[in-house]
Amino acid sequence: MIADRVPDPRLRIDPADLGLAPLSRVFFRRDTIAVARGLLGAWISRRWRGRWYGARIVETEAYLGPKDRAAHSWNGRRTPRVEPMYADGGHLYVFFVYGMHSCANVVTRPAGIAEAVLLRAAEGPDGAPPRLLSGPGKLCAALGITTRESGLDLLSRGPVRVFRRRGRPRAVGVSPRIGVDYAGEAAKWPLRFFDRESAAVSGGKTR
DNA sequence: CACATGATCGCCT
DNA sequence: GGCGATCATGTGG
Repeated sequence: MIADRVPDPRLRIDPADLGLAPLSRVFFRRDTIAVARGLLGAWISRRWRGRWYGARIVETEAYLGPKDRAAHSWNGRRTPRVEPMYADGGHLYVFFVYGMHSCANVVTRPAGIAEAVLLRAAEGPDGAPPRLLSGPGKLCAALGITTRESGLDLLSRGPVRVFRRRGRPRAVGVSPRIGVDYAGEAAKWPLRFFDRESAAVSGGKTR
């Protein structure tokens, strides 16, 4: 059985009340590292049964396509699972790992260039447990995102959207990516970005 | 605190 | 048939 797809009620938000506007296609088509950094502070949001749920992104990782051994599109790999990575910037790519977890990515660059940003951690609204979304699997579980949502366009006014941040993080940390030790040289690339002031960041903050 | 391990299954070789 | 862009729990220091 695939992970729960019901969002955690403690993540209820009202995008209108928060005064949030969606990020644009142009934003997502930019350089992948710029998008990974730019997503810190943005709100990943999910509509389910007419209600909205959301959290502020505090940790991301960039995956740089065919030249990046850690990326699912490494060496030009193009299978049904990875196909959404080849879509236009602003699409969602969700994959299933370890038999129990979903991980959500935002696709970057124009169509045909298979790069993406993994959403690793987020903070819920006031009142939500600080570590409810502290990890890519937990983030998806808390927002009810599964592979059924893979391939969705974040800009089609659909059930998954990303809203612009209101405040840039004061201090951004950088480190190698987590869990990609098999990727040779690419495992050392400094492609993980996080808000140093957030308690929701997964794993160690240093390196 | 730092490891080590088990759970669990779709995907690719 | 092997393994992973993970997580929770358990052990030992």
